[in-house]
Amino acid sequence: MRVSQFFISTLKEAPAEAEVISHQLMIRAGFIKRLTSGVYTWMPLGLRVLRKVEQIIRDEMNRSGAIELLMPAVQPAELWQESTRWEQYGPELLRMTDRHDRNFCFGPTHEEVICDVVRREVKSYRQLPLNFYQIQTKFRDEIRPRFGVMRGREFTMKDAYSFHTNYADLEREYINMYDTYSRIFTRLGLKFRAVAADTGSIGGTGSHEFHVLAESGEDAIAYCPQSDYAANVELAEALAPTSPAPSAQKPLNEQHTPGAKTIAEVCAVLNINAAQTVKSIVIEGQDGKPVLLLIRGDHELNIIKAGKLSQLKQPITFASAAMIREAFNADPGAIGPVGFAGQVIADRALINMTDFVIGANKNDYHFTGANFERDFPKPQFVDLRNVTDGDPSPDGKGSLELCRGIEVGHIFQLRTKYSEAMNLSYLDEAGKKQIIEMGCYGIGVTRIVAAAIEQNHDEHGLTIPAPIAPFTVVLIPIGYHKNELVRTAADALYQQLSAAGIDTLIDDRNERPGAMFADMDLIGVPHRFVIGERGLKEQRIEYKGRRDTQAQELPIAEVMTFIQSKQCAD
RNA sequence: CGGGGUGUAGAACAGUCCGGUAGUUCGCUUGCUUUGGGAGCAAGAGGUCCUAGGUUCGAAUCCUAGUACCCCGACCA
Repeated sequence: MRVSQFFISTLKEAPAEAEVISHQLMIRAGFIKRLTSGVYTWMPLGLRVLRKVEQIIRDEMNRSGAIELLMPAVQPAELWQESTRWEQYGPELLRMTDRHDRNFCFGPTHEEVICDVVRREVKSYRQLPLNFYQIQTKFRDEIRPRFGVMRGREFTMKDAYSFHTNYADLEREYINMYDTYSRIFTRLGLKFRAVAADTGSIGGTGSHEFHVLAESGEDAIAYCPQSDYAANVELAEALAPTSPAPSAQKPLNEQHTPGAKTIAEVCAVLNINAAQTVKSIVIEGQDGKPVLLLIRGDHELNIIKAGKLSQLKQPITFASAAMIREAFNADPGAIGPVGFAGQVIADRALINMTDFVIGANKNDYHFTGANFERDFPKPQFVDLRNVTDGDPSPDGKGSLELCRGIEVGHIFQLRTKYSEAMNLSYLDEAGKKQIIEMGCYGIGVTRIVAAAIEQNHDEHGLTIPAPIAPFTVVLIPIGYHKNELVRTAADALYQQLSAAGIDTLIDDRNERPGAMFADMDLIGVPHRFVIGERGLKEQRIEYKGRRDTQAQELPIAEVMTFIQSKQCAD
């Protein structure tokens, strides 16, 4: 491609709208343009990257045995009513009506449609198993779209749905997809980790997420370097302490803690460590009465885990200040279990705590030396907290470390959740009607582009892996429009590289060298050749890899073999 | 959805408090010079100051309503 015949529109300054680095760079590099909140145009340069990501995904999906199809973006309400999700899905579902006032939605996902396809087509066990996939535009009306295409409302997703006669076969395909996803992210050149995950609202039994590792990731991941254990912190189990509780030493003592409401403030006033305190969190119970959750002061409540307690109202709702006031006769920041008549549930890290600090149910006062049984009834102990760095691994093989990731893939064993609701059945060998087992497998295609940049950038711009860079090689001729020697050599090399099937860009603009270097660094072309009169006179050409710190000179005759060896290394 | 903020040239922003000729930097156009890390000089083009209504001799500026976008908030006990 010649830059003069393409469209490159870069910005020197970071736009005001972008908060995270990948969003800023995507706009500066001219990859995307915002149309409205959470909705972006993919400009020619960005589209090249998106298409390369798509092609790798398509390639590996085909290789895995999955079959591509394309379902409609606009879907009739009837299907969603059948699966009961028309009511359940909430405001994230973009709904619309046609001229006859019939209800439709713009698909946020395609379980309903694929189920409709399969139930019309599949009659016999002989037709199974099947795995259908598509790469298609979704719309989810997010509460707050942000970070550019990282959390957009309209986005591209690869979604696959598999159908089986039995659970064992679903498990086989699940592993097949797990391996396929691992191959995809490896080919994309990204550092990633597969982690055990919560199944969330989609339901089902087994589930893994695939995360691109990046400091700025929205998800926390716990993994064990000594084993292959890895899980989303939402799910990672915090084991109960094994050491026995020391016996109580101190008496219950009311301390004046004026103005101290947070754990940090209480610790400062009493000059103690947060691990010696217990925080009291009030949640609305199933019966509408407040339920008190106790968590060690330096730990965090895990909402997902709390959501699994049958005593609590769903979804988890924090009690209002008024409700707290009524139940504890004190305000948030000074409340505790002593004298509280309602239900108390404690995180099991508290099992071996004694002589801890807790709110005294009296504004500006806390108890020190609090103890179970002696001062208030021993509560039920359950796993309620997020694991922290250094916690023992749930598989007993070492201790956990934490890192952050961006979720780019998620695979589920749906089992029969949708096939029952949508009446997906087949006839078995005996001619008997059976329910189909189902799995689903998603990849956020547009999000991958943002995640790849989040993971691979420097002060000059993108350093994304070559397989997904907008171009593989760029030629920068110095004085293309002035110097016959340079132009001839650059054009010849461009022809040669293009003929060899290498995705080559030649910067034939009448720009100053600095501007060309800056643009090509920004858009992240991994291999760069600079063609100048100086070098040509010695039959030499300059090469610099995007991540290299130094350029190198090589004989012009060796360029082709050189770049081919580089490509093999990608 | 609650709270906060911002809408002024293609981009980033000043001007708004205290009403009186529409500004700066970058980008864009033309010319000359320049050409190995986002050039210099000169001349230019480019505006529904978000929209509607109001106050006023006069509104980017004040008032009312609307609208769009951005940020924060579901870990506070």
